Amino acid sequence: MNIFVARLNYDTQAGDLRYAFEEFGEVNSAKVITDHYTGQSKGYGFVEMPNDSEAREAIAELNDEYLDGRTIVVKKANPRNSRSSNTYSSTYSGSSY
DNA sequence: GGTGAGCGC
Repeated sequence: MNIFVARLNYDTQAGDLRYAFEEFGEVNSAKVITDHYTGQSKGYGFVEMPNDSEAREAIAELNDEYLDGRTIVVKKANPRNSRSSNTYSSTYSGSSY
């Protein structure tokens, strides 16, 4: 499940996100959006977790929690814009409980 | 060098 994390501390790195989410479950990959020129994080990132159950728990627990001293927002991530506009995906992200 | 409401290459 793709997870969207916002309002991160500008000093927070992808490794910090992965470490925080690994506490709740297995983290497939974590990434923080940073500028390529300045290397400064934009304040939000994405975390991908293979287990949907653990992902929901991580979202519920880490949402509106303190990370690196800042309140962060954890929500489901929207499907990234594909190069070709295909019809709706066969599966809706996190719509099935 | 600092900010903040947001979806990545």
